[in-house]
This record gives sequence, C-alpha cells and structure tokens, in this order.
Amino acid sequence: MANAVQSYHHGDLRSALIEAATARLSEHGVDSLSLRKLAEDAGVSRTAPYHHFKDKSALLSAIAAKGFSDWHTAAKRIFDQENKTPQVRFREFVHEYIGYAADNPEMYELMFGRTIWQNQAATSDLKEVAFPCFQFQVTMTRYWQEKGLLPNNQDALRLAQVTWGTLHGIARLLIDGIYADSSHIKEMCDCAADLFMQKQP
Amino acid sequence: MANAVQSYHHGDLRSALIEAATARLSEHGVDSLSLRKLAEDAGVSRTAPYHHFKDKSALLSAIAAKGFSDWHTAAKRIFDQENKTPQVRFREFVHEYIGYAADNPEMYELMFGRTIWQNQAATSDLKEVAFPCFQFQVTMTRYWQEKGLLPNNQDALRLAQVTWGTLHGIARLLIDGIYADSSHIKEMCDCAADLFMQKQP
DNA sequence: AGGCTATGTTGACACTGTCAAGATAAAACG
DNA sequence: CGTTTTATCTTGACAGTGTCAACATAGCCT
Repeated sequence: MANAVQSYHHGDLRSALIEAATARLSEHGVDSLSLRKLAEDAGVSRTAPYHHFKDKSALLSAIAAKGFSDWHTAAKRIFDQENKTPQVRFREFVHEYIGYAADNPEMYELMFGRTIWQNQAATSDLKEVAFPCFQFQVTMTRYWQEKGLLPNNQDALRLAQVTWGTLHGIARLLIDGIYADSSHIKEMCDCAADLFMQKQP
Repeated sequence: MANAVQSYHHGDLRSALIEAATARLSEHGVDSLSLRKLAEDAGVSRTAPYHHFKDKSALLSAIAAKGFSDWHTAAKRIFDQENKTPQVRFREFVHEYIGYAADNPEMYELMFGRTIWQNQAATSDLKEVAFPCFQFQVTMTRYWQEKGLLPNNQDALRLAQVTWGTLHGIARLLIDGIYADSSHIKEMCDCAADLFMQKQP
C-alpha cells in the first residue's frame, strides 16, 4: 500500500519521513530539521514519527546510514577502476572525497558530525553501515602502501586514520568556511595528494 | 564595582556570563549551554544577557575568542623555542595541537565547529582574534618549508591548509569518537609528523 | 468474530531563544 | 544640587522544540 493518501494509516511513513528529511536536510541544513515539521510535511501528527524512530537522533542516524551506504559504493567504484594507474585513482579519490563533501555539505556534516556520534548515541543500525565504510579506508590504504604510494613502514590502520583525517579536516574547513573557500578546492586536493605521494611534479 | 552581590545591577555580568559559560562548556558540552541557565547561574533574569550579547551566538563567539587567544599564545610558545631543532618543534607542535583538542574537546568543538562559523554568523570580534591565529599557521608552514621539513615547491597557504586540515581532521575524528580512540593519540601524531616530514625513522 | 499489534491521534510538560514594555540605578549634564 | 539621559535588569509573552502518556483506529492472525 504505497499510495494511501488520506487513510488513518499512512502506509509507509518511515520511508516518507526519511525522504522528506533528506530533502529538507540538503536545502535547509540539519539544524532546521524538526520532527514536528517533518510530520507535518508527511501529513501526520507530531508524535507519529515516534512509532518508527526511537527519537530524533535515530531518524538522523537512518539518514546518515543511507549516506554512508551511498558513499561506500562511490568509493568502491573509484577504487576498482582497473584501467587507471593507482596514482591516478588515488588522486581521483582525494578529489572525489572532497568533492562529495563540498557538494553535500549538510549530509557530510550529519554523517561525520558529532550529532549522531557523540555519547555513544550511534545506533547499532548506523554502525553496521558506517564501520565497513571506515574499514574500506584501511583496505585502500594498505593497497596504496603495497603499490608504493604511501610509506610502507607505517601501520595501515594508523596511516589510514591520518590520511582520512586529512581529507576529513580539509572537508570540514571548507564546509564550515574556516580559512578555506571553495574556489581553491582543486589546488588543495592536489596539494594533499602530492604531499602524501611524496612526488613533487 | 566587581563584587556587588545582591544589587539591582550585577556589576560585571558580561564577565560572569563568560566565566560561567566556559565552566559549563567544558563540563556539560556546548549543547547543554542555555542562556537561561547561565542567567540563573549568574543570579539574573532570563533576558539580562541580551544587554551584553546580541544573541546566544555572540556569547559563544566571545568564549571561542578567548580560546583562540589562548591557543595562539600556546602555539607561539612552542614555535619560538630556540633551543630545539625545527624537527623537534614541528613534532611537538603536532602533539600539542592534538593534545589541546583532546584535553578540551568541547572548547575545540566550539572554536572550530560550525556553530559559530556557519552563515557568516561569526562576530567581527571573533574574526579579529581567530584570523591572526589562522595566519600564524601559514607563517609556521613557511618557516618549515624554508627549513626543508615540508616541500618547498608548494604554495605556503595551500600547504598550511592541508597540514592544518590534517591536524584538524584527526582532532575531530578523535573528539567525535569516529574510528579513532584516544589510546592511540601519540602513534597517530607521530604517524602524521613522519608523513609530512618525509622522514621514515 | 475476536483479539493482538502496529500505527496514528490529541493533550500536556518542560524546555528553548528572543522580543516588547516597563522598572531601576548609575552616570552625565545643566 | 536636581534633572535627564543612558545602561542595565525585570516581568510578560510568543513561537518554537523533543518527548511522554493516554487513547483511537485499522489491519492481521487465529
């Protein structure tokens, strides 16, 4: 029953809420996301969402989970291009990562912001999607180490945390508009890639 | 009149608010900071703070400004130690930066979080303190380039954004508890420092 | 048919930031 | 000194928010 319009039971409120929230998120930001408004958008009463999500944080986690899943597949797509050299793919990955963050600032903020992670507030649901995503970063790092792009004498996990940290940090500086503006994204990405690959062209 | 206790006029409400807010910040986090509670703590009515701060964001900016000022002097202190080699100082700086963030997570979150920066919400007051702080990062980067620690063929600003981005990113991953926990801080710092200095010991 | 469960509703509560209007003290000025 | 201006603080009010409790409805299972 996907199209019930005016019945007592909505039919698929959970999906409707996530969809409305995702739309509102990218337009007005995570701070303007209120359960009550979302409920109104979906045409239900204020407390209806509580039958589908434990609380607001759980709704946000569900949205973020979708984001992680999407990003994970995007990352894999870049990483698996076998017709390109590891160097090229590495550089592409850097650009794509920052690009994703710059193009979806509110989603990125939600996914990697404290809102859903602090105080062990993360749903187990969320963790199940996010952790493989994090883990993939380590897998890629190990590969880049094997290919000689990154120093081989460092622990892969540690190195992954640092390289990812770099991308994460640049992304956040850009998103929050702190001493970095979006007109220099490409230069920053190349600078970071060069720095890591220890190859100054 | 610094010690008026029960008079109609508080005497130095502005300072009292900042002090109370700073204390509450490090204990309960920025999210639990409410103007009303702060006012109550200071023994004044709910709307009294509005005669000293345009709005909540202005109060937060004032606190952050203090944080930037403190950090700036700390950074200068490390950078100016002439009895140590640039290498040692660079490594120390990395450790100090992450250490500061790890020791004052809520303050760091406030200073470098979107709360006070988004939507051009930053007070000019705040900018005046924060920008020299950012600028100092560039100055240091240029110095490290001259000393051969960092690649000399990169634009100093760009390189500063990347190196600072790295520290910022690691700090945030740690603070938000995303795939990095505080028991490996030192290893992560050394890994980052090694990566930058292109010196694998 | 009857009951269980999922889902939706209204009412209520305790919060929040912020504005408007009035009260009071201190400072400035004649 | 008195008066007026200004800075500060107060109460009242409003529109929001997340969330709980109690109740209503509809669909599904036996």
